[in-house]
Amino acid sequence: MLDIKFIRENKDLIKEGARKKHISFDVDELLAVDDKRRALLVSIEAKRATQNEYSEKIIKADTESKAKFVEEMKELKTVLQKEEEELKDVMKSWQMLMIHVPNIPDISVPEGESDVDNKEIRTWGEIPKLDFKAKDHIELMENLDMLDLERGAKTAGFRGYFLKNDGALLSFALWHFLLEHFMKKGGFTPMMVPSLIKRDALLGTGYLPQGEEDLYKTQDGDYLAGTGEAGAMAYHMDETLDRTKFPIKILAFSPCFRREAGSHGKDVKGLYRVHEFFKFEQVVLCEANHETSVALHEEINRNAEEMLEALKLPYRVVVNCGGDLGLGQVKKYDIEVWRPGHGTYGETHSASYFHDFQTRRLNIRYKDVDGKMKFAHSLNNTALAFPRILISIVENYQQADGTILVPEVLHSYMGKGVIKK
RNA sequence: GGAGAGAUGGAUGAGUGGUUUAAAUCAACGGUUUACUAAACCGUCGUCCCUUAAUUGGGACCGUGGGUUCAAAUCCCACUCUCUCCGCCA
Repeated sequence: MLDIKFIRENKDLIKEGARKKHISFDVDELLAVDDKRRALLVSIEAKRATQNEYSEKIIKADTESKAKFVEEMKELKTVLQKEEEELKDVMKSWQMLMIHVPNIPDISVPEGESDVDNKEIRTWGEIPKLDFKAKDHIELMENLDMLDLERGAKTAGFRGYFLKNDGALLSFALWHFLLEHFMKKGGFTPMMVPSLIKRDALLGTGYLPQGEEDLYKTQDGDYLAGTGEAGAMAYHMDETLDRTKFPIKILAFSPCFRREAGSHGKDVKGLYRVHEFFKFEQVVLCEANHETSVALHEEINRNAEEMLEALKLPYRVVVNCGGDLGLGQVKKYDIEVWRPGHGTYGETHSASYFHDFQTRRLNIRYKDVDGKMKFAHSLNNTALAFPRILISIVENYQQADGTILVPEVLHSYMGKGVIKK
Protein backbone atom coordinates (compact mmCIF):
# COMPACT_ATOMS: atom_id res chain seq x y z
CA MET A 1 0.00 0.00 0.00
CA LEU A 2 1.16 3.51 -0.73
CA ASP A 3 0.43 6.77 1.06
CA ILE A 4 -2.75 8.34 -0.34
CA LYS A 5 -1.17 11.78 -0.11
CA PHE A 6 1.75 10.57 -2.19
CA ILE A 7 -0.62 9.04 -4.73
CA ARG A 8 -2.59 12.27 -4.95
CA GLU A 9 0.53 14.33 -5.55
CA ASN A 10 2.29 11.86 -7.86
CA LYS A 11 -0.50 10.54 -10.03
CA ASP A 12 1.73 10.32 -13.09
CA LEU A 13 4.43 8.35 -11.30
CA ILE A 14 1.83 5.78 -10.31
CA LYS A 15 0.53 5.56 -13.86
CA GLU A 16 4.04 5.13 -15.24
CA GLY A 17 4.85 2.49 -12.61
CA ALA A 18 1.75 0.48 -13.41
CA ARG A 19 2.58 0.64 -17.10
CA LYS A 20 6.11 -0.62 -16.51
CA LYS A 21 4.81 -3.46 -14.37
CA HIS A 22 2.14 -4.32 -16.92
CA ILE A 23 -0.50 -3.99 -14.23
CA SER A 24 -3.71 -2.23 -15.13
CA PHE A 25 -4.79 0.21 -12.48
CA ASP A 26 -7.02 3.26 -12.77
CA VAL A 27 -5.51 6.01 -10.62
CA ASP A 28 -8.15 8.51 -11.66
CA GLU A 29 -10.89 6.28 -10.32
CA LEU A 30 -9.10 6.08 -6.98
CA LEU A 31 -8.64 9.85 -6.83
CA ALA A 32 -12.32 10.42 -7.62
CA VAL A 33 -13.31 8.10 -4.78
CA ASP A 34 -10.79 9.83 -2.54
CA ASP A 35 -12.35 13.23 -3.28
CA LYS A 36 -15.73 11.84 -2.25
CA ARG A 37 -14.22 10.34 0.87
CA ARG A 38 -12.64 13.60 1.97
CA ALA A 39 -15.73 15.68 1.28
CA LEU A 40 -17.86 13.32 3.38
CA LEU A 41 -15.29 13.27 6.13
CA VAL A 42 -15.25 17.05 6.41
CA SER A 43 -19.05 17.21 6.48
CA ILE A 44 -19.39 14.43 9.06
CA GLU A 45 -16.75 15.86 11.33
CA ALA A 46 -18.37 19.30 11.26
CA LYS A 47 -21.66 17.71 12.36
CA ARG A 48 -19.95 15.82 15.13
CA ALA A 49 -18.41 19.08 16.32
CA THR A 50 -21.91 20.55 16.49
CA GLN A 51 -23.07 17.52 18.43
CA ASN A 52 -20.29 17.96 20.95
CA GLU A 53 -21.13 21.60 21.30
CA TYR A 54 -24.81 20.87 21.97
CA SER A 55 -23.97 18.10 24.37
CA GLU A 56 -22.57 20.70 26.73
CA LYS A 57 -25.47 23.10 26.11
CA ILE A 58 -28.02 20.40 26.91
CA ILE A 59 -26.52 19.75 30.33
CA LYS A 60 -26.71 23.40 31.29
CA ALA A 61 -30.05 24.27 29.69
CA ASP A 62 -33.40 24.63 31.47
CA THR A 63 -36.14 22.13 30.75
CA GLU A 64 -37.72 24.12 27.94
CA SER A 65 -34.63 24.85 25.84
CA LYS A 66 -33.33 21.39 26.62
CA ALA A 67 -36.28 19.82 24.82
CA LYS A 68 -35.68 22.18 21.92
CA PHE A 69 -31.98 21.29 21.69
CA VAL A 70 -32.67 17.57 21.84
CA GLU A 71 -35.16 17.98 19.03
CA GLU A 72 -32.56 19.82 16.93
CA MET A 73 -30.00 17.15 17.58
CA LYS A 74 -32.44 14.44 16.57
CA GLU A 75 -32.74 16.11 13.20
CA LEU A 76 -29.01 16.50 12.84
CA LYS A 77 -28.61 12.85 13.69
CA THR A 78 -30.72 11.60 10.79
CA VAL A 79 -28.59 13.55 8.32
CA LEU A 80 -25.39 12.47 10.05
CA GLN A 81 -26.41 8.82 9.94
CA LYS A 82 -27.14 9.04 6.25
CA GLU A 83 -23.73 10.51 5.56
CA GLU A 84 -22.05 7.90 7.72
CA GLU A 85 -23.71 5.14 5.71
CA GLU A 86 -22.53 6.80 2.54
CA LEU A 87 -18.99 7.09 3.86
CA LYS A 88 -18.98 3.41 4.77
CA ASP A 89 -19.70 2.50 1.16
CA VAL A 90 -17.13 4.95 -0.15
CA MET A 91 -14.52 3.57 2.26
CA LYS A 92 -15.16 0.06 1.03
CA SER A 93 -14.34 0.89 -2.56
CA TRP A 94 -11.54 3.20 -1.43
CA GLN A 95 -9.84 0.40 0.50
CA MET A 96 -10.39 -2.05 -2.31
CA LEU A 97 -8.68 0.31 -4.74
CA MET A 98 -5.91 1.19 -2.29
CA ILE A 99 -4.71 -2.41 -1.89
CA HIS A 100 -4.43 -2.68 -5.66
CA VAL A 101 -2.15 0.32 -6.16
CA PRO A 102 1.15 -1.05 -7.45
CA ASN A 103 4.39 0.10 -5.88
CA ILE A 104 6.67 2.04 -8.21
CA PRO A 105 9.54 0.03 -9.74
CA ASP A 106 13.07 1.38 -9.51
CA ILE A 107 14.57 3.27 -12.46
CA SER A 108 17.14 0.52 -12.92
CA VAL A 109 14.45 -2.11 -13.51
CA PRO A 110 14.49 -3.10 -17.21
CA GLU A 111 11.42 -2.88 -19.40
CA GLY A 112 9.78 -6.17 -20.23
CA GLU A 113 6.68 -8.27 -20.03
CA SER A 114 7.66 -11.54 -18.43
CA ASP A 115 10.60 -13.56 -17.10
CA VAL A 116 12.01 -14.02 -20.63
CA ASP A 117 12.81 -10.30 -20.57
CA ASN A 118 14.84 -10.51 -17.37
CA LYS A 119 18.42 -9.31 -17.81
CA GLU A 120 21.44 -11.34 -16.81
CA ILE A 121 23.82 -9.18 -14.81
CA ARG A 122 26.52 -11.66 -13.83
CA THR A 123 27.48 -15.31 -13.81
CA TRP A 124 29.67 -17.29 -11.47
CA GLY A 125 31.42 -20.64 -11.87
CA GLU A 126 32.04 -22.72 -14.92
CA ILE A 127 29.39 -24.81 -16.53
CA PRO A 128 30.78 -28.34 -16.19
CA LYS A 129 31.73 -30.08 -19.43
CA LEU A 130 30.78 -33.71 -18.94
CA ASP A 131 32.31 -36.40 -21.14
CA PHE A 132 29.13 -38.42 -20.77
CA LYS A 133 25.46 -37.73 -21.24
CA ALA A 134 24.13 -35.88 -18.19
CA LYS A 135 21.21 -37.47 -16.38
CA ASP A 136 18.49 -35.37 -14.80
CA HIS A 137 17.88 -35.37 -11.05
CA ILE A 138 14.93 -37.74 -11.27
CA GLU A 139 16.93 -40.52 -12.88
CA LEU A 140 19.95 -39.90 -10.67
CA MET A 141 18.04 -39.81 -7.42
CA GLU A 142 15.69 -42.68 -8.16
CA ASN A 143 18.60 -44.88 -9.17
CA LEU A 144 20.28 -44.19 -5.84
CA ASP A 145 17.02 -44.65 -3.92
CA MET A 146 17.09 -41.02 -2.75
CA LEU A 147 13.71 -40.11 -4.18
CA ASP A 148 10.38 -41.86 -4.63
CA LEU A 149 7.96 -40.01 -6.85
CA GLU A 150 5.61 -42.91 -7.47
CA ARG A 151 4.80 -43.38 -3.83
CA GLY A 152 4.80 -39.60 -3.49
CA ALA A 153 1.94 -39.43 -5.97
CA LYS A 154 0.18 -42.37 -4.30
CA THR A 155 0.34 -40.69 -0.91
CA ALA A 156 0.18 -36.97 -1.62
CA GLY A 157 -1.21 -36.82 -5.14
CA PHE A 158 0.12 -34.82 -8.07
CA ARG A 159 3.56 -33.29 -7.34
CA GLY A 160 3.95 -35.45 -4.24
CA TYR A 161 7.38 -36.83 -3.33
CA PHE A 162 9.33 -38.77 -0.73
CA LEU A 163 12.96 -37.95 -0.04
CA LYS A 164 14.71 -40.95 1.47
CA ASN A 165 18.12 -42.28 2.44
CA ASP A 166 20.83 -39.97 1.09
CA GLY A 167 18.12 -37.71 -0.34
CA ALA A 168 16.90 -37.01 3.19
CA LEU A 169 20.42 -36.93 4.63
CA LEU A 170 21.63 -34.51 1.98
CA SER A 171 18.77 -32.16 2.87
CA PHE A 172 19.55 -32.29 6.57
CA ALA A 173 23.24 -31.75 5.82
CA LEU A 174 22.38 -28.64 3.84
CA TRP A 175 20.19 -27.31 6.67
CA HIS A 176 23.04 -27.73 9.12
CA PHE A 177 25.55 -26.17 6.80
CA LEU A 178 23.30 -23.23 6.09
CA LEU A 179 22.55 -22.58 9.74
CA GLU A 180 26.20 -22.70 10.66
CA HIS A 181 27.08 -20.38 7.78
CA PHE A 182 24.49 -17.77 8.75
CA MET A 183 25.20 -17.97 12.46
CA LYS A 184 28.91 -17.46 11.80
CA LYS A 185 28.06 -14.46 9.67
CA GLY A 186 25.98 -13.09 12.54
CA GLY A 187 23.19 -10.50 12.69
CA PHE A 188 20.42 -12.95 11.87
CA THR A 189 17.86 -14.19 14.37
CA PRO A 190 17.07 -17.80 13.53
CA MET A 191 13.34 -18.46 13.69
CA MET A 192 10.91 -21.26 13.04
CA VAL A 193 7.84 -19.41 11.88
CA PRO A 194 4.23 -20.51 11.47
CA SER A 195 2.96 -21.48 8.03
CA LEU A 196 -0.64 -21.85 9.12
CA ILE A 197 -1.47 -18.18 9.36
CA LYS A 198 -4.24 -15.63 9.31
CA ARG A 199 -5.38 -13.69 6.30
CA ASP A 200 -3.94 -10.43 7.68
CA ALA A 201 -0.37 -11.71 7.44
CA LEU A 202 -0.77 -12.50 3.74
CA LEU A 203 -2.67 -9.32 3.00
CA GLY A 204 0.08 -7.37 4.72
CA THR A 205 2.89 -8.96 2.77
CA GLY A 206 1.05 -8.44 -0.50
CA TYR A 207 0.22 -12.07 -1.34
CA LEU A 208 -3.44 -11.28 -1.01
CA PRO A 209 -5.83 -10.41 -2.49
CA GLN A 210 -4.09 -11.12 -5.81
CA GLY A 211 -2.65 -14.52 -4.88
CA GLU A 212 -5.82 -16.09 -3.49
CA GLU A 213 -5.76 -18.82 -6.14
CA ASP A 214 -2.27 -19.98 -5.28
CA LEU A 215 -2.92 -20.42 -1.55
CA TYR A 216 -4.35 -23.34 0.36
CA LYS A 217 -7.08 -22.35 2.78
CA THR A 218 -8.35 -24.17 5.86
CA GLN A 219 -11.96 -24.71 6.93
CA ASP A 220 -11.31 -22.18 9.71
CA GLY A 221 -10.44 -19.45 7.22
CA ASP A 222 -6.69 -19.59 7.82
CA TYR A 223 -4.15 -20.02 5.07
CA LEU A 224 -1.07 -22.15 4.44
CA ALA A 225 1.72 -19.74 3.60
CA GLY A 226 3.78 -20.19 0.46
CA THR A 227 6.82 -18.67 2.15
CA GLY A 228 8.19 -18.06 5.64
CA GLU A 229 8.35 -14.37 4.73
CA ALA A 230 4.66 -14.01 5.63
CA GLY A 231 5.03 -15.35 9.16
CA ALA A 232 8.34 -13.57 9.74
CA MET A 233 6.96 -10.20 8.61
CA ALA A 234 3.74 -10.61 10.60
CA TYR A 235 5.87 -11.21 13.69
CA HIS A 236 6.28 -7.43 14.01
CA MET A 237 2.78 -6.53 12.81
CA ASP A 238 1.24 -3.52 14.63
CA GLU A 239 4.47 -2.81 16.47
CA THR A 240 6.60 0.27 16.93
CA LEU A 241 10.18 -0.88 16.53
CA ASP A 242 13.27 0.46 18.23
CA ARG A 243 15.26 2.32 15.57
CA THR A 244 18.58 1.50 17.27
CA LYS A 245 17.93 -2.22 16.67
CA PHE A 246 17.91 -1.77 12.88
CA PRO A 247 18.47 -3.56 10.64
CA ILE A 248 16.40 -6.44 12.00
CA LYS A 249 17.42 -9.62 10.18
CA ILE A 250 15.49 -12.84 10.47
CA LEU A 251 16.47 -16.25 9.13
CA ALA A 252 13.07 -17.90 8.93
CA PHE A 253 12.60 -21.61 8.47
CA SER A 254 9.20 -22.97 7.52
CA PRO A 255 7.31 -25.48 5.46
CA CYS A 256 5.79 -23.80 2.40
CA PHE A 257 2.65 -24.66 0.48
CA ARG A 258 1.71 -23.57 -3.00
CA ARG A 259 -1.21 -24.67 -5.13
CA GLU A 260 0.71 -23.70 -8.26
CA ALA A 261 -2.53 -22.58 -9.83
CA GLY A 262 -1.77 -21.33 -13.29
CA SER A 263 1.31 -23.54 -13.54
CA HIS A 264 -0.54 -26.60 -14.77
CA GLY A 265 1.55 -28.39 -17.32
CA LYS A 266 4.67 -26.49 -16.23
CA ASP A 267 7.58 -28.41 -14.69
CA VAL A 268 5.29 -31.34 -14.03
CA LYS A 269 8.08 -33.79 -13.37
CA GLY A 270 10.45 -34.07 -10.46
CA LEU A 271 11.33 -31.76 -7.61
CA TYR A 272 11.39 -28.39 -9.34
CA ARG A 273 7.79 -27.39 -8.72
CA VAL A 274 6.08 -29.09 -5.78
CA HIS A 275 3.09 -28.26 -3.58
CA GLU A 276 4.91 -28.73 -0.28
CA PHE A 277 8.49 -27.78 0.46
CA PHE A 278 10.84 -26.26 3.03
CA LYS A 279 12.60 -22.98 2.88
CA PHE A 280 15.05 -20.82 4.81
CA GLU A 281 14.19 -17.21 4.09
CA GLN A 282 16.06 -13.99 4.86
CA VAL A 283 13.71 -11.25 6.02
CA VAL A 284 14.98 -7.75 6.81
CA LEU A 285 13.44 -4.63 8.33
CA CYS A 286 15.36 -1.36 8.22
CA GLU A 287 14.97 2.40 8.44
CA ALA A 288 12.92 4.15 5.76
CA ASN A 289 15.77 5.13 3.49
CA HIS A 290 16.18 4.17 -0.15
CA GLU A 291 19.98 3.86 -0.03
CA THR A 292 19.76 1.60 3.02
CA SER A 293 17.23 -0.63 1.28
CA VAL A 294 19.43 -0.86 -1.80
CA ALA A 295 22.55 -1.70 0.22
CA LEU A 296 20.73 -4.40 2.19
CA HIS A 297 19.20 -5.77 -0.99
CA GLU A 298 22.68 -6.30 -2.42
CA GLU A 299 23.81 -7.76 0.89
CA ILE A 300 21.12 -10.41 1.21
CA ASN A 301 21.57 -11.33 -2.42
CA ARG A 302 25.28 -11.69 -1.78
CA ASN A 303 24.53 -13.95 1.20
CA ALA A 304 22.73 -16.33 -1.11
CA GLU A 305 25.55 -16.22 -3.66
CA GLU A 306 28.03 -17.11 -0.93
CA MET A 307 26.06 -20.26 -0.14
CA LEU A 308 26.10 -21.30 -3.78
CA GLU A 309 29.79 -20.53 -4.13
CA ALA A 310 30.58 -22.60 -1.06
CA LEU A 311 28.64 -25.42 -2.69
CA LYS A 312 30.50 -24.72 -5.95
CA LEU A 313 27.31 -24.48 -7.99
CA PRO A 314 27.49 -22.39 -11.19
CA TYR A 315 24.85 -19.69 -11.13
CA ARG A 316 23.77 -16.46 -12.72
CA VAL A 317 22.00 -13.41 -11.36
CA VAL A 318 19.24 -11.73 -13.32
CA VAL A 319 17.51 -8.47 -12.64
CA ASN A 320 13.78 -8.94 -13.14
CA CYS A 321 11.98 -6.81 -15.67
CA GLY A 322 8.98 -4.65 -14.79
CA GLY A 323 6.42 -7.20 -15.95
CA ASP A 324 7.96 -9.87 -13.71
CA LEU A 325 7.66 -7.81 -10.52
CA GLY A 326 4.98 -8.34 -7.90
CA LEU A 327 2.57 -5.59 -6.93
CA GLY A 328 4.68 -4.40 -4.01
CA GLN A 329 8.19 -5.04 -5.28
CA VAL A 330 10.45 -2.14 -6.21
CA LYS A 331 13.24 -4.28 -7.61
CA LYS A 332 14.04 -7.96 -7.72
CA TYR A 333 17.00 -10.19 -8.44
CA ASP A 334 16.59 -13.87 -9.18
CA ILE A 335 19.45 -16.27 -8.80
CA GLU A 336 19.35 -19.20 -11.17
CA VAL A 337 21.56 -22.27 -10.76
CA TRP A 338 22.81 -24.41 -13.58
CA ARG A 339 21.12 -27.76 -14.11
CA PRO A 340 23.21 -30.05 -16.37
CA GLY A 341 20.40 -32.59 -16.67
CA HIS A 342 18.14 -29.93 -18.15
CA GLY A 343 20.84 -27.88 -19.83
CA THR A 344 19.34 -24.67 -18.40
CA TYR A 345 19.53 -22.42 -15.40
CA GLY A 346 16.70 -22.84 -12.90
CA GLU A 347 15.53 -20.23 -10.41
CA THR A 348 16.48 -21.02 -6.81
CA HIS A 349 16.46 -17.61 -5.12
CA SER A 350 14.48 -14.42 -5.35
CA ALA A 351 15.59 -11.21 -3.62
CA SER A 352 13.36 -8.16 -3.51
CA TYR A 353 12.80 -4.94 -1.65
CA PHE A 354 9.54 -3.13 -1.06
CA HIS A 355 10.27 0.23 0.56
CA ASP A 356 7.31 0.73 2.95
CA PHE A 357 4.72 -1.10 0.83
CA GLN A 358 4.49 -4.10 3.17
CA THR A 359 5.09 -2.29 6.45
CA ARG A 360 2.31 0.19 5.71
CA ARG A 361 -0.11 -2.70 5.32
CA LEU A 362 1.28 -4.50 8.36
CA ASN A 363 1.57 -1.30 10.40
CA ILE A 364 5.23 -1.79 11.31
CA ARG A 365 6.69 1.54 12.37
CA TYR A 366 9.50 3.16 14.29
CA LYS A 367 10.25 6.54 15.79
CA ASP A 368 12.77 8.47 13.71
CA VAL A 369 15.65 10.52 15.22
CA ASP A 370 13.46 13.61 15.11
CA GLY A 371 10.63 11.82 16.91
CA LYS A 372 8.45 11.26 13.83
CA MET A 373 6.67 7.97 13.30
CA LYS A 374 7.71 6.26 10.09
CA PHE A 375 6.98 2.99 8.35
CA ALA A 376 10.06 0.78 8.18
CA HIS A 377 11.42 -0.64 4.94
CA SER A 378 11.33 -4.37 4.27
CA LEU A 379 13.23 -6.82 2.08
CA ASN A 380 13.57 -10.52 1.68
CA ASN A 381 15.51 -13.19 -0.12
CA THR A 382 15.64 -16.94 -0.18
CA ALA A 383 18.50 -18.43 1.81
CA LEU A 384 17.94 -21.91 0.45
CA ALA A 385 14.83 -23.78 -0.72
CA PHE A 386 14.32 -27.54 -0.53
CA PRO A 387 14.05 -29.80 -2.38
CA ARG A 388 14.64 -27.51 -5.37
CA ILE A 389 18.31 -26.93 -4.57
CA LEU A 390 18.92 -30.71 -4.60
CA ILE A 391 18.31 -30.73 -8.35
CA SER A 392 21.33 -28.58 -9.05
CA ILE A 393 23.51 -30.39 -6.54
CA VAL A 394 22.94 -33.91 -7.80
CA GLU A 395 23.04 -32.89 -11.46
CA ASN A 396 26.26 -30.88 -11.12
CA TYR A 397 28.00 -33.46 -8.95
CA GLN A 398 27.00 -36.53 -10.96
CA GLN A 399 29.64 -38.94 -12.21
CA ALA A 400 29.72 -41.10 -15.31
CA ASP A 401 28.90 -44.21 -13.27
CA GLY A 402 25.75 -42.67 -11.84
CA THR A 403 27.20 -41.93 -8.41
CA ILE A 404 27.08 -38.44 -6.95
CA LEU A 405 29.93 -36.66 -5.21
CA VAL A 406 29.03 -34.81 -2.04
CA PRO A 407 30.01 -31.12 -2.06
CA GLU A 408 33.10 -30.76 0.05
CA VAL A 409 31.56 -28.40 2.59
CA LEU A 410 28.91 -31.04 3.34
CA HIS A 411 31.25 -33.98 3.95
CA SER A 412 31.27 -33.60 7.71
CA TYR A 413 27.48 -33.28 7.86
CA MET A 414 26.89 -36.23 5.51
CA GLY A 415 29.60 -38.43 6.93
CA LYS A 416 30.65 -39.39 3.40
CA GLY A 417 32.09 -37.99 0.21
CA VAL A 418 30.14 -39.89 -2.37
CA ILE A 419 26.60 -41.17 -2.79
CA LYS A 420 26.43 -44.60 -4.34
CA LYS A 421 24.40 -47.78 -4.23
C1' G B 1 -14.89 -29.51 24.06
C1' G B 2 -16.90 -27.46 29.21
C1' A B 3 -16.87 -23.54 33.33
C1' G B 4 -15.28 -18.86 35.08
C1' A B 5 -12.47 -14.06 35.04
C1' G B 6 -10.53 -10.24 32.27
C1' A B 7 -8.84 -6.57 28.03
C1' U B 8 -8.28 1.56 29.53
C1' G B 9 -2.19 5.64 27.08
C1' G B 10 5.27 3.43 27.57
C1' A B 11 3.97 0.92 32.68
C1' U B 12 0.70 0.62 37.06
C1' G B 13 -4.28 1.95 37.50
C1' A B 14 -9.18 5.14 38.52
C1' G B 15 -13.48 5.78 35.98
C1' U B 16 -21.21 2.05 35.46
C1' G B 17 -24.73 7.72 30.66
C1' G B 18 -23.30 14.38 30.17
C1' U B 19 -17.68 19.92 33.91
C1' U B 20 -13.43 13.19 31.48
C1' U B 21 -11.02 17.88 26.10
C1' A B 22 -9.51 9.84 29.81
C1' A B 23 -7.91 11.15 36.88
C1' A B 24 -3.63 9.84 39.52
C1' U B 25 1.19 7.69 40.15
C1' C B 26 5.63 5.95 37.88
C1' A B 27 8.84 6.06 33.72
C1' A B 28 10.75 9.35 29.77
C1' C B 29 12.18 14.29 27.96
C1' G B 30 13.24 19.79 28.71
C1' G B 31 14.18 23.52 32.39
C1' U B 32 15.13 26.02 37.37
C1' U B 33 18.32 25.23 41.53
C1' U B 34 23.43 22.96 42.37
C1' A B 35 30.81 22.96 42.06
C1' C B 36 28.79 17.97 40.45
C1' U B 37 25.17 14.08 41.26
C1' A B 38 20.71 13.27 43.73
C1' A B 39 16.41 15.49 45.72
C1' A B 40 12.85 19.34 45.16
C1' C B 41 10.10 22.51 41.97
C1' C B 42 8.16 24.03 36.97
C1' G B 43 7.01 22.45 32.13
C1' U B 44 6.43 18.78 28.14
C1' C B 45 4.79 14.03 27.50
C1' G B 46 -0.10 9.32 22.61
C1' U B 47 -1.68 7.64 17.65
C1' C B 48 -4.39 8.40 13.22
C1' C B 49 -7.43 11.37 9.78
C1' C B 50 -9.28 16.01 7.58
C1' U B 51 -7.92 21.17 7.43
C1' U B 52 -4.28 25.37 7.68
C1' A B 53 0.87 29.75 6.21
C1' A B 54 1.07 27.56 11.13
C1' U B 55 2.94 23.79 16.78
C1' U B 56 -4.43 26.90 13.01
C1' G B 57 -9.10 24.64 13.58
C1' G B 58 -11.84 20.14 13.87
C1' G B 59 -12.70 14.87 14.30
C1' A B 60 -11.73 9.72 15.68
C1' C B 61 -9.45 6.15 18.94
C1' C B 62 -10.56 2.90 26.21
C1' G B 63 -9.54 -5.45 22.58
C1' U B 64 -12.58 -5.71 17.45
C1' G B 65 -17.33 -5.02 15.01
C1' G B 66 -22.44 -3.76 15.47
C1' G B 67 -26.67 -1.61 18.39
C1' U B 68 -29.50 1.71 22.01
C1' U B 69 -29.33 7.31 23.05
C1' C B 70 -29.73 14.22 21.81
C1' A B 71 -25.11 12.18 24.24
C1' A B 72 -21.35 5.72 25.34
C1' A B 73 -14.83 3.95 28.14
C1' U B 74 -19.61 3.46 30.82
C1' C B 75 -25.82 0.13 28.74
C1' C B 76 -27.04 -4.18 25.03
C1' C B 77 -25.38 -8.01 21.22
C1' A B 78 -21.64 -10.72 18.52
C1' C B 79 -16.63 -11.84 17.90
C1' U B 80 -11.20 -12.00 19.03
C1' C B 81 -7.45 -12.60 22.40
C1' U B 82 -5.38 -13.45 27.45
C1' C B 83 -5.58 -15.86 32.26
C1' U B 84 -7.52 -19.85 35.79
C1' C B 85 -9.81 -24.62 36.32
C1' C B 86 -11.80 -29.35 34.09
C1' G B 87 -11.56 -32.79 29.85
C1' C B 88 -8.65 -34.61 25.65
C1' C B 89 -3.81 -34.94 23.59
C1' A B 90 1.81 -35.10 19.96
